[in-house]
Amino acid sequence: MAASTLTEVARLAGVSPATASRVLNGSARKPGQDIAERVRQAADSLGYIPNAQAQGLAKSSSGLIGLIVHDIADPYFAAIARGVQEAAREQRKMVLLATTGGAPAEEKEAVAAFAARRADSIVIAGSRSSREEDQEDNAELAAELDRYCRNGGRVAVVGHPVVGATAPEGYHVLAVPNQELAGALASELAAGWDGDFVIIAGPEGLLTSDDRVQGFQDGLAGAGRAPAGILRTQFNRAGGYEAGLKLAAHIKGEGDGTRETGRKLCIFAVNDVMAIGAAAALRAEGLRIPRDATIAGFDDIETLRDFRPALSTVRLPLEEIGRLATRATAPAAEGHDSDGGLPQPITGEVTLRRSTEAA
Amino acid sequence: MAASTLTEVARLAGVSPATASRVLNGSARKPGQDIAERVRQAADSLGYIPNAQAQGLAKSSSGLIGLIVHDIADPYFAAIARGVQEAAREQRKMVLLATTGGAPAEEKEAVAAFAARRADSIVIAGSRSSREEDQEDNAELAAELDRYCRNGGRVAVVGHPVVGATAPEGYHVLAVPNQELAGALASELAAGWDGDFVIIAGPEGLLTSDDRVQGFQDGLAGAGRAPAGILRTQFNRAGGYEAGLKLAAHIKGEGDGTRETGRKLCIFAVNDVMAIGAAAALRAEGLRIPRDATIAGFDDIETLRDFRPALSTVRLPLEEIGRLATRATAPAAEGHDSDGGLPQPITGEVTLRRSTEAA
DNA sequence: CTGTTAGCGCCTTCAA
DNA sequence: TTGAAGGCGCTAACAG
Repeated sequence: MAASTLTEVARLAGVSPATASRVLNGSARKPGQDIAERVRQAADSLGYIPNAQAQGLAKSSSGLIGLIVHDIADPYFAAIARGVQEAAREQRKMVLLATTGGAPAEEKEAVAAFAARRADSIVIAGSRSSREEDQEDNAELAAELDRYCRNGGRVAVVGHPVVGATAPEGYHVLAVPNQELAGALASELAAGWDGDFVIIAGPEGLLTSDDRVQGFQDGLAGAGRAPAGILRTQFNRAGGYEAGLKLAAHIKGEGDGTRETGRKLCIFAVNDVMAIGAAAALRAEGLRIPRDATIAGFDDIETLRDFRPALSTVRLPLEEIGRLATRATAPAAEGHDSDGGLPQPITGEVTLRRSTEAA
Repeated sequence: MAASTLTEVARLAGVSPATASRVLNGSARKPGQDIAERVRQAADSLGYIPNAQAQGLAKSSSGLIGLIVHDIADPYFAAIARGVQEAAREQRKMVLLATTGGAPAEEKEAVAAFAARRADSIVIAGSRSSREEDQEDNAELAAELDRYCRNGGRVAVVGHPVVGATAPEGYHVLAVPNQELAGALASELAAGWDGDFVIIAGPEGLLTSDDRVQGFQDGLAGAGRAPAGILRTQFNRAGGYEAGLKLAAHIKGEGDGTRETGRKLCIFAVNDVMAIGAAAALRAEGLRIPRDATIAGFDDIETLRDFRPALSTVRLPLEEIGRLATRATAPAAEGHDSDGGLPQPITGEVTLRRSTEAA
């Protein structure tokens, strides 16, 4: 027993398929009250559900929004996804999800898959990579996006433009002031702390990480401080933990047995999840925050706000970012920044909490 | 410039569309090597991307898996979503996301939307509700699912069957032993604690919450203990916080000024997020865990594992649950539990940590 | 305002 | 093995 079709509904109502279509879906033309009612009843009694595939084929548009993230279980992406979902609902569209682990090659596949499904627009979240080894894949991704846009697709990228991408019609970049905010964080931190700084960063070439590192160093310089040392590791909790272990050894070593005389460190992890990992490592090594080291993160992940000591961080309106990126791809909103260069309204906020309270 | 079509590719390669189709997509028939190569080159040079909508229309199947959750930003659902995503990838399908806030009416809409898109299968996560006020919507949801299944759709529900649903062909329920595990948790807790217990529960009628409450009470009874008092609130962090505030007053009140002599409480929050909220409230009220009260949650949310004091909880293999639910809807896996009643492999594990260490 | 006529892009019998 | 023809379900131009 297959799902009933529009034709069946039309037949039952004694009208033409076209008329039935006009009644059941929003058409410019308004059929007569009486006939409309009959059609609706017929549809109802048959349990008619329009075939979106067929509609899409006919209208060449699908009502789909493609979302690309590294990992949907990462609270950073989950928050953005929520925003995307909300905006999608406003537009009466559904969201198609693709997770790529951040690999440009996978992202390219995802874009192609979205294009195949004729997604009306695509939102790409997750740090871009400028690493040598990703160059080729980035180029392919850029080409794929280009083609997609040329065929009328709309794209919004959170953060940085895809490396090597031109800016075709319908291609939007939602700028996130990572660098500025990291700088502001550094300034505020420097105001309350006169010791050394260390940065726990992601792999070199991860643009989001790089930006935050650069911004932080700039902020330090602006405050007349020496640049921070940099520990590169994975861009996740495990990386943070690993780095935290190293730092713990360092802190304890410098303390030379007498911890109180050891040189304390102010640690900046380029995202909250890494910061939490680092904090866990320090704790595991018997160090306490902020007594033996202070630490700050970035993102202000909601789930982590109950963590103690409360984590200093930079609040990013993740959900809003998802919403705005999605809205930027809505046909109606088009034109605001079609040149791809106008200022974006994304702002963050340095949020100092207990984890960086110098004793 | 519209995307190029199969016909264009065929023309360029000098073959018929049928042949091109056979080359470009997995068909039973194997075209000649030479001709195949020509077609592939043509497709390549045109940047041909098959139109999934058209394919779907023709084959009446879409390569789509619909996932329904309450809130994708909730780490519980995000973890399940990751599992679903993985399984979807194994099946070379994409996942369509719908968030409903847990309202059966919205869930029904989502199912209809998935059906319209001819999703091959639907995975429903998130607690069912048996509340009076949801009865009607539940019935409609059940009817919608029934129709979907009758049309060949496959469904997997995590936890409980949809209230009022019959068990049509293709309808699977992935049982989660909430009750048993809550009972086990209660037993273990009772072994190390001889004071009173309180449960912070979700709204009555939320089946997952109800199960955990019931199981916990059973466990207590099995240990010869009096039933725990129950505080009903929202099934999220805010609810946990609110309940925590009340409990704090209670604890401090009973202490009558001399906190040490106050009756301590062992709190069981029916999920981790609520437990964290409650813990935050207690802390805000100047109480310490496990000194002034002990607390346990449920789920073992990954992001919360670094929380201190470490939260006692019940580990649930969330990602695995998502995977299994999804696989249960795969045509190949069909038949394992088509009767909908065979035992399921989901198991959890009571995990006692610091938050319930009696002083 | 309604019905008729063509496709949207692809797959799948069927005949060659 | 290949090509020709029909149809998947719906919408969008036309006529009436």
